[in-house]
Amino acid sequence: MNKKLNIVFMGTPEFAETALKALLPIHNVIAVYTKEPKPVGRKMILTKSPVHECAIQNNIPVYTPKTFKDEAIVNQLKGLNPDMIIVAAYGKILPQNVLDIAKFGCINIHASILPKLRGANPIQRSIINGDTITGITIMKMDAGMDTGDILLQEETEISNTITYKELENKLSEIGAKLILKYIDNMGSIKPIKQDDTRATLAPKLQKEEAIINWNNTANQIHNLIRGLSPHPYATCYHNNNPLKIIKSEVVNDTHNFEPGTILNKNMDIACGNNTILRILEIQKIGGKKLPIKDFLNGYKIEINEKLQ
RNA sequence: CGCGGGAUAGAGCAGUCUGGUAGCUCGCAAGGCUCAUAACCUUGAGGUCAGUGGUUCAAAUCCACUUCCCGCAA
Repeated sequence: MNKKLNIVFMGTPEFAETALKALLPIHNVIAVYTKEPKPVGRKMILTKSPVHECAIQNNIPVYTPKTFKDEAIVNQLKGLNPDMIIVAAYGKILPQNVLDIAKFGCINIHASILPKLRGANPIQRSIINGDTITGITIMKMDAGMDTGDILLQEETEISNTITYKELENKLSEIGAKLILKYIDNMGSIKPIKQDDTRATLAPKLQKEEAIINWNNTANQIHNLIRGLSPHPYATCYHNNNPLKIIKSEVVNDTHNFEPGTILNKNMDIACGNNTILRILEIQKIGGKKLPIKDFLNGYKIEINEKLQ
C-alpha cells in the first residue's frame, strides 16, 4: 500500500502541525487550510498559525477561508480533487457538502478516546477531570461534533505530573503516527459506530474556570493547574492581587484550617476536605514566573493569611 | 499607535512621589556555636541603580528618547 495520496490538510495549532510534518515526506499534500492570521500579543501583530508557517516553508498553497458556507470556497476545494481531507484541530465546522468532497472522505485526528471528551478542548479537560488514560482517535467525520465512526484508537497514560502542553506534545506524536497507519491500512479497517450513551463533552474552556476554588481538594486544584499550563494558568488572589500558580504538588498530609489558609513557609495551602497543596512556582502580575523561594524573598505574605 | 506593570549585588524586592553616605530578604565566602544541620550567631565579598541625552552645585530619584522583560485584552 505505498501509493501516494493527494491530501488536503486542515488544521491550526502545533498539535496539527506535527501531523502535517509527518504526512509531508510520504504523501502529496496539495493544499493546507488553516485559520486566518490574527492579531496576537501586546503589539497586535498579525500572526500566522503554526500550520500556516509550516505550509509556507514547504511551498504548499494555503487557504484561510472564514467559512465554508460560501459556495465559491467549496468549489475551490472541490477543484483540488483531493483523495482525502485530513482535519486536526482546525477550529471550524465543516458542512456535509465539504465532508463529501474527497474520495476517501474527511478523516479527523481527535485527542481523546471517543466517545469520551467530544469537543474543543479534550486535552485540557482530560487533565482537569483527573483522568488517568486518554489517547487519540482517528475518526471518519460526519456532520455532528466528533460523532463520526471510529477508525483507529491508541491510548496513553496521563501521569499525575504531566501538564497540558506536555500531554499535547505526546498526543500529537501519537496522532501523527496513527494517521499514517490509517492511510496505510485503510482497506482493512472497519469503521465502528460510537456508543452515544457513553459520550462525554470537552467544551471550550471558559475564563472563570481558571480561578482556583480552595474548597476543592488538593488533587482537583492540582489537576486544574496542570491542565491550564502553560496557558492561561490557574489563578488565585491574595489581597485582591492575582497570582498565577504555575506548578504545584499535592502534599500527603491533613490540616484543620479553613480552605485557602497558608500553612507554612513552604507555601502549603489548605484545600477542601482537609487536603494540602504545595505551590512550587508562581507568578504575580507584571512579574516573571518564580520558584516559590525566590517569590517569597520579595513578596510580603504571612503564614495564616488566606488566599481567595 | 489596544490597556497596564517592570529593569537597583548571583536571585527576589524596597528606595523614586518629597533629588543630598546603596538598603532588605535570600544566596555566596570566612569564622563561631553544635553530636549534627538546610537551624542559630559574627564578619566579609559582591553595584556603571538597563542605555543615551537633558535639568541641577548635586540624579537610582525630575524630564525626553531608546532597548529589553511581564500581565491583561484579542
